[in-house]
Amino acid sequence: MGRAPCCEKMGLKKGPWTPEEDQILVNYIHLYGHGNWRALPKQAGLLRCGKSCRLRWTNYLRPDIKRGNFTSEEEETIIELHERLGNRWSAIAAKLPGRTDNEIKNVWHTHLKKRLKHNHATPPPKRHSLDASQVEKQQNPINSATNSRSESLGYGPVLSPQPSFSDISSAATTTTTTTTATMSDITTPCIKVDSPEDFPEMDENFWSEVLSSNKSGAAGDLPGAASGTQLQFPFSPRAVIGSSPYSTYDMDMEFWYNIFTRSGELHELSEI
DNA sequence: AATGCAGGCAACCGCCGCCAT
DNA sequence: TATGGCGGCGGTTGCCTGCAT
Repeated sequence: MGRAPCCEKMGLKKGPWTPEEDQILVNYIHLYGHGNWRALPKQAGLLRCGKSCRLRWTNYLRPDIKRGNFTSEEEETIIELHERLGNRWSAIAAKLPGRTDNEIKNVWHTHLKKRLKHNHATPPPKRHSLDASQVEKQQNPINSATNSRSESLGYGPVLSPQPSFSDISSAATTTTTTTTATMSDITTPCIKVDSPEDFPEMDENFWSEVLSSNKSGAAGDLPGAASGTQLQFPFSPRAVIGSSPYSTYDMDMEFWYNIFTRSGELHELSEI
């Protein structure tokens, strides 16, 4: 019968994703979800096929992704599960919260396979065996190791040390002005900063405190900013806290600057 | 300092299974 | 029941980076 191609080949971009494309995809999914991957890129304004978007989201941008090196416990779990399940990477990934099948597959091929091969030459190490419930419960601390690749992709160095919300508030008071978003002619009020360098750094504390000052989530007053100034979040801060890709993902000032100054575009998107 | 090489990893490709029609 | 669309999965590729020479 002949299978239809997964996507239109004409004019669709391939290869590494840019920070701008990531922003568009993340923002769109936070606003509208991903009910239909095929239709998503067109609606979001991305020149990518749906499959590529899905892969980028599930393997890299999803909020619950755990970045960083695998712990020895995780590696042992993978080896154990691989013995039982074979190359069923998605099944193995399901037992390792925050890890993707692609990541596990890569780790297997680059590290574990070699290690096992080496170990077979010498007496095999005693491995603890985990039953399903133990595996399910396994929760490894987020490894905050810097992802050097992300830096090369333009996300910049990890933000550290990071100031408290109050630091940011005062920074916002002094460096921001109340204005109308400028990227397109929209009327959503938002914080404007003149350059990425002026944009205050923020950490998880920042979002927590924003949330506590505004439970509604979609937009919030920024304490310390000029009276009446409203910060239009690109997406719900609730989605950002804790498990955000950006808490472990190496975002720099420019990234956040772009996110915030794009809020105008998102306002328009919401009217699609 | 320049070049070559190997390893790591993000992304692509093609197949499969499920589901709606 | 047959067909086609879609999402998911596993295998593979090729680019990028770091290290050795």
